Amino acid sequence: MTSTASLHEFCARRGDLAAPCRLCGAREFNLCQALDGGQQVKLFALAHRLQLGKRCRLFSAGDPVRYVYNLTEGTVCLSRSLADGRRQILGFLLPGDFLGFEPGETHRCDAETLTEAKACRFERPVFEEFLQDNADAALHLLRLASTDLAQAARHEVLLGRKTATERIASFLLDLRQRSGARHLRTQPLALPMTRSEIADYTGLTIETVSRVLGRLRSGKLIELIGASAVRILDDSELERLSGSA
Amino acid sequence: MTSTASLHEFCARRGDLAAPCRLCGAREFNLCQALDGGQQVKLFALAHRLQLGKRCRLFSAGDPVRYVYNLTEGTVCLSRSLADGRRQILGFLLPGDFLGFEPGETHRCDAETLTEAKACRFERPVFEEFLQDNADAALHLLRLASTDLAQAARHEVLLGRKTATERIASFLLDLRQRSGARHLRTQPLALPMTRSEIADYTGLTIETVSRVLGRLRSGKLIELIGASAVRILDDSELERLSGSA
DNA sequence: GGGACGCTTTGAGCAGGATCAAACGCCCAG
DNA sequence: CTGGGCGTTTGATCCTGCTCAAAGCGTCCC
Repeated sequence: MTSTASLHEFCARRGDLAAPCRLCGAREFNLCQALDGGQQVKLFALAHRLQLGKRCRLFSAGDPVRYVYNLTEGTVCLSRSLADGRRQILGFLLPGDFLGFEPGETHRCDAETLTEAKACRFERPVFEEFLQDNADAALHLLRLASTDLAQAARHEVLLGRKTATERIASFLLDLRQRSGARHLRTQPLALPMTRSEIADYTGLTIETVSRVLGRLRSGKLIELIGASAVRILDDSELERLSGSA
Repeated sequence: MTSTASLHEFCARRGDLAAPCRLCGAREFNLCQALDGGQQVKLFALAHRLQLGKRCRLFSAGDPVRYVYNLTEGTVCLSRSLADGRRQILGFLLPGDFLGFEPGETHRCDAETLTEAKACRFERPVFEEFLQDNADAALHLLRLASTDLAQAARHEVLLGRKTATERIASFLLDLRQRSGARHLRTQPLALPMTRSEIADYTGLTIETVSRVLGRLRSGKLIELIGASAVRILDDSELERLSGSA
């Protein structure tokens, strides 16, 4: 990975080896945030920096679990499929999110980049050993996991109890909120996922997704910029339509 | 709490204070499993043993987060509701399950016992302090959280992509599997939740739940024993109908 | 043991979103 | 610049599961 090499060189030149993660775009949100300088150096030594293209598979359901990943740049899509091909997208991961930490020895879902992306990859056993020696890091990761769990709960409400319009409104507001929290551009808001992926996230069909977006557009609640960006024009009305929560 | 007192007395009489959790019905599945004797004693000293009646609220959405709980006996229902009353049940917790570990300062969901239940309750800051000193425990809790996350993922697939029949079949098989793993009776399998709660778990209505159960009964896949127990008669067919995964 | 309430079951009609089908338009390659 | 292909939009029809309604039944309390 040329980028790893150049990043490392850059660190060395600046005499910044004590905290290489300082150069990381996601350092504010990452695990690293909870580590002191010495721990960061140790963790960085265990990391393999990945540079990934668009539509690149990180792992698939059934694969043995070898690594855990910390996404630092780009968007990743996590999904699970039934035998007949029906797919449920579990979430769209943004910089700072963790993935791959699963119970058991095989992955139960698929992970694929939507955009070009960067991630720190760790061998799972090595990573767990690190956690065993760094209770702070383990506790921080536990907090990240509980945030993921809360996010999953909101998603379950969306899938189980919301109408099509509420689902799309919630999806847009949630994506904007999470993007904003990572200092990504929110106006216009990038939609790196296809309509099919929005459908598989919201439990709808592409036709319904398209129709609802069309209705929100004609209602002047949003403005569609091509197919892969959106400008939210009426926050409070969209919030109201989302069913909140 | 009379039961707390009597349990403690019982420990003392047997000279078993070194590992009081040995008497706990859920010791095999609990956090305690990952602790050595000394850690168990320390943790037990932090615990407040709760004895709860049926239909007893542990906490509600909006409450400040004060405690975390480790369920040791009984069934607890976790749910989230929208402003207009629509409810999504997130899960039915069984002995050994953790609850209450949420990000932020207020609970985002409701927790209520379905049956009489027992739990160990910990003050959250005290518990976090314990984790900080016991990386093993923190790591174990992280594994529990990742199991919850995997369970949530299965639930998202159920809610987003399965038909009514598949949802009910999946619900029954999942409940049986999880009950079995806790050494609870699985044949017949107790259903401590009402039809309304099954509906709010599966994202259906009570009428649809009742109709699907009726169809499974007439198809001789299950036998209903009153309204709150079921005997699974044809495993493999039910498995097939569940859409698996 | 009897009564009443609440949960569950069953039925009839309806509707939101799915399916099937076709046109549109953006983006990229040649 | 132009053609092709894929992703998206729009339209017509269908069907699964919801809503409204009422009867059945278990259980719990008196």
